[in-house]
Amino acid sequence: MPPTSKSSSNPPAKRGGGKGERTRARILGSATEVFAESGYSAARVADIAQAAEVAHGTFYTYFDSKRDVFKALADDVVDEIFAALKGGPNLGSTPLERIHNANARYIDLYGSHAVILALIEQVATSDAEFLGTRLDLRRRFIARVERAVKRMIETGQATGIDGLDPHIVANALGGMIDNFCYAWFVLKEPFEKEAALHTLDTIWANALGLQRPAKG
Amino acid sequence: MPPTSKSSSNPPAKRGGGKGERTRARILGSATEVFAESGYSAARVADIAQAAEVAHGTFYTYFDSKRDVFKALADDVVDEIFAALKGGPNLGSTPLERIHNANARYIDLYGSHAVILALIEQVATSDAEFLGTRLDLRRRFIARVERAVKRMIETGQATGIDGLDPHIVANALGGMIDNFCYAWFVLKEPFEKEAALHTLDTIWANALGLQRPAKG
Amino acid sequence: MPPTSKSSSNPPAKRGGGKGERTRARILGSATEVFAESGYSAARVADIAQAAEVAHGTFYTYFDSKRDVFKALADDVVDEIFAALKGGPNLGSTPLERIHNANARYIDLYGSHAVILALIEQVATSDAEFLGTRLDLRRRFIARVERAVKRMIETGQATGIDGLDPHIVANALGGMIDNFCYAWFVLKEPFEKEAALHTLDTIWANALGLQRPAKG
Amino acid sequence: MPPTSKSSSNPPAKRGGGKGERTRARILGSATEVFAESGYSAARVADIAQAAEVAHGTFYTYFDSKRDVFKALADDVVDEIFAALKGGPNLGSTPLERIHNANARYIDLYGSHAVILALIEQVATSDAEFLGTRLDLRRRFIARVERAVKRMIETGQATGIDGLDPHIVANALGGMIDNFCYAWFVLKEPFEKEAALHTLDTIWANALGLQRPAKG
DNA sequence: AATGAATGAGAATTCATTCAT
DNA sequence: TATGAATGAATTCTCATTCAT
Repeated sequence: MPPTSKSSSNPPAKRGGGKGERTRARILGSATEVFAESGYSAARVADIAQAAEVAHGTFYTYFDSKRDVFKALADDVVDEIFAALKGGPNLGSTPLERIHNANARYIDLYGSHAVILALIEQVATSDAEFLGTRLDLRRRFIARVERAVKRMIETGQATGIDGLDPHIVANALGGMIDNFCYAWFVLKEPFEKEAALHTLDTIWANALGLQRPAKG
Repeated sequence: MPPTSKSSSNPPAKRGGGKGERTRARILGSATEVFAESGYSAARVADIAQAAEVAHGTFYTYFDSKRDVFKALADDVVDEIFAALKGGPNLGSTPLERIHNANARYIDLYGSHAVILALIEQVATSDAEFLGTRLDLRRRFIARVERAVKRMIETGQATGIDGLDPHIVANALGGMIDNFCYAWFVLKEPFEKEAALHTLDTIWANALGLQRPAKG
Repeated sequence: MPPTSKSSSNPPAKRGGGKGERTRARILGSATEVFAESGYSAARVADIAQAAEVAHGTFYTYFDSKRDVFKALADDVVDEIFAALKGGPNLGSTPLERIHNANARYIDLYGSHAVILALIEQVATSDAEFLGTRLDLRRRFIARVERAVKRMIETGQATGIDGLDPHIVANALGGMIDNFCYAWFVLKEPFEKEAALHTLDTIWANALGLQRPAKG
Repeated sequence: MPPTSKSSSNPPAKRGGGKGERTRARILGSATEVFAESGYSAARVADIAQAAEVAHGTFYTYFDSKRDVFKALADDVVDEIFAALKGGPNLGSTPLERIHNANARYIDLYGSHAVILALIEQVATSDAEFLGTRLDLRRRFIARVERAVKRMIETGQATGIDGLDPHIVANALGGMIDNFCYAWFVLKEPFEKEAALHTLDTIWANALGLQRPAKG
């Protein structure tokens, strides 16, 4: 996970171990906390600065506005997720293994970025750019699922969804994972990881009509 | 718990067909539009009043605050959804028919209230009461799904999820419908109703391992 | 002098004898005072509001910004001056009388608007629109002088400036009046009106080489 | 009164060709540019420093404040102009020649310092000291003109302004030159030097009623 | 001396809410 | 009840100046 972030428009130092860079990082951290605590709209720049233990004005040494810190935060998360979604096919010798790995990866990814993901959702309501981000995020994920579903149909591995539109199937099954993560990590519904994963895997397998290899 | 909107604390007329009631309704309508357009935080009372073609001050003749109109709007939706969720079991002679009817009902319900539902989500971020509302809404829906799943297991209709926790299954399958509706009605992803419903029904049936009655 | 002013972009009332209009007028008056006292940059909206005895926020009910009040003020003055400059030729049976009347008019006009004129000058330094205003004001005045000078040359009334460019002559003589007014009304150099006018008239007459009619 | 800049209160080097002195000069130069570009109030110390290619903080190694650089700049100009105005009588064997030389000198002086002169004007609006400077500048110039006018009246060289107050005449004719320079160098109205000078000389001569020596 | 990060005192602006008519 | 002017608290953002290194 590289500490990328490329949106801050007000960089006093050229990144590195300098004092400025540490302050910037502290502000980013505080911003995440404050946004998580109060939501985007209710968060005040003054609070972020205070949480970062810098003067109010110092915030503006590093970021142009509240939106700008948020964009920095969001860009980092989006980059990382896109990178993960672009990564090669999921490993595994059976379709079920590959589904399991994909679900596990998505859950981990979501879990690490749940706060920012939920915030992007929120902000998207009144900011066209983030609405785009939000849609993009979903579409790329669904597209990946859709490709996998098509492949499984073509190779005869999925036999339960003949005649269904893979795009709709992908939206349903992808959305299932997404929503589950949302409930789990954003709404904080308590789930036990092993059981949750196993359940989701099974539902996928059943839904697609996977040819169950003699397993255990 | 009165069945309809209970939050407006400033009722100038005693409800009915009076002029006051019509004005109040107009403000509620404009509020929905303005909230939908700008999001809750960015929406301005002045805009709502203007859209309702009343003076800025008149807004406060009917509602105590911006939050108050929103609560009136949300309460109506929440009441209606709760009523629907409390309603008797879904009709249908086969499990698949009952699932189909439940899904169709949920989709219709979501579709009619998508705007407010999305707004409740937003507001929940910084308002404890609406956070409660939001959780309640999900939990009641999931609980209903959970009851149905349990019943199908107990009656031997669902054979594919032996050993899985019905609570997790319900969260997954219920969340699938919820997320699909979200993509469809909030994010405006275009889906064709017949195909979508049929796909969702099939995935449920497959996932649960429904004993397919010889159908058509 | 009509109380025109057309730039305020935030009009709560449609002008008239209403309360709003009176408040607006009071703010315009206070703005003039505060600008005169502190200069444009140093003037604070809070001071203008306080001087007008309204709440700080009330200022924004009538004007969008500090610049906006200033524009309202400037536009009024500019309109009036343009109207005066567009007015028919100066009356008088002899060239000297006409010059005298023109000078007297200009002095009166400048005197009534000295504060705003000086402010426009100031603001022009860092605001392109007002720089345009300022140039326009000068050019229209000079153009008028230039036409008069040309006419006097053509009719043989001015015999002292043969071979000179009337445009330069107009800039010099027009500028002389302008600068005199500036010293008088802005820098507050004390001059006695009769003497000043007579001196300026005489210099014009001499400079142009007016055929002195046997006068007194 | 030391002959050169006396205001910088923060001299790191003892003036001379040292590095410090060169840096100081660079800052003064950048300050002129930035002030000219944006006006005094809108000019930012950060911009001046950047234009001088020094760190923001370095500015304060050489000057105490934004006002302080400006004062250094203004003092240099004021000193030079005062020196010129104090200089001996203008050379020339005829009054017209002397007027011509005086006008030419003033125009050159104004031309070289137009930027700072215009800025002093601006700053005078909200700074008592510079208001004094501004008045002083004008009064000294007018006083010199007044002395010349009186001399020409007394020696019978000026016959056109009998009975007029030489103080008013000086304000008018001196102001004419001043305003012309203002239009030319500050407002950037394009004038051709030869023609402009000749026109101004002629107007002076005519206005004063100079006895035209048989010329050329 | 030089650097540039940090400071914090303003100043502008917004907008929910109140209130006199 | 309806109106819309008035209020002022809350927030953002700016930038001259200071200061540790």
